[in-house]
Amino acid sequence: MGLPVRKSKVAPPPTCPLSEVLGLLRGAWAPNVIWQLSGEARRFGELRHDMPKISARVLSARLRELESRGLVTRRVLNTSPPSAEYALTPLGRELLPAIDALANVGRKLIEEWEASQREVA
Amino acid sequence: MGLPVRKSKVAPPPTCPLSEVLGLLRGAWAPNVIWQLSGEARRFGELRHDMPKISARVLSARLRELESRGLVTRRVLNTSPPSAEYALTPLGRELLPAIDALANVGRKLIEEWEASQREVA
DNA sequence: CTGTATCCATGATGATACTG
DNA sequence: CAGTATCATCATGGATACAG
Repeated sequence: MGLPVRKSKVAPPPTCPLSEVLGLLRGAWAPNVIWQLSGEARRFGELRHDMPKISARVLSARLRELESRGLVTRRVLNTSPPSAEYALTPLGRELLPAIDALANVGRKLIEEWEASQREVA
Repeated sequence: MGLPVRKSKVAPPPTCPLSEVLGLLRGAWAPNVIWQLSGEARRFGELRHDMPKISARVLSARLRELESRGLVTRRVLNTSPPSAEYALTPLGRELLPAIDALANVGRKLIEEWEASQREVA
C-alpha cells in the first residue's frame, strides 16, 4: 500500500462558474476582443484593424458567442455602406477588472521570468 | 514577450501579459489544477483523485507547464513507493485572487443568464 | 505510485472565396 | 463594409499500454 489519499480541504469543486468564464476566454482571441471593446463601441472592421492577425471568421464567431452570453451588444447602423457596432454590456464590463487582475499577474510572471534569466546569465 | 517558446503555430500572437496568463489557463484543466493546489501540497495521485476526469497524460503536462513557469513546485518524496508532491509557489498564489475574480463573474454570468431565461419563459 | 509514449478523435484557427 | 462557407492544418484531450 502506498500513502493514503488525503482528502482535499479545498471547498470549491473544481468547476462551474470558473469554467463558465474560462469557456468564454478560452478562445485564443476572446480576451482581446473584450479588451478592444473596453473603450467605446467599435465596428467590425475596426476590430479587425486593431487585431490584424485575427480572421474575419474567428472574429465573427467570438462576437456571436459573446453576444449570445449577453456580454456584448451588436447594433447595426443604418449607414451606407452598412456597418455594425459592438459594445460591452454592463455584465461584460464586469469582466474587465478580472481580466485586469490576470494581466497584472501576467506582467509579474514575465518580470520574474526575465529576472531568473538574468541570474542564470 | 521574451518568455519560453510558445510552440503554438496556429494560435498566433494575441498580445500583452494577459495572453501569457491566459496561455496558462487556456488548457482545459490548468485552472482546476491551480485551484486544487490552493490549499496544501498534493500528490500526483491525489490530484487525479480530485479530478477524476483528467488523464494522467494531461495532468502531467499541465504540472510540467506550470512548473516551468515557476508557478508550481515539484518535490519528490523519498517514500516507498515513491511519490511526488506539488505545491503553488508564491508567484502561483498570486493567480488565486485573479482566478477568484473570474469565478465571481462566472457566477454572475450564470445568474443573469438564468434570469433571462425565466423572463422568456 | 509516478509518470511517459502512442494512437486517435475533436475542436479551434487561418486562408480564401463568396454573399448581402 | 459586414459576414459566411469551405477546406486544410495544428493543438489538445482521452484512452491505453508501458516504464522507473
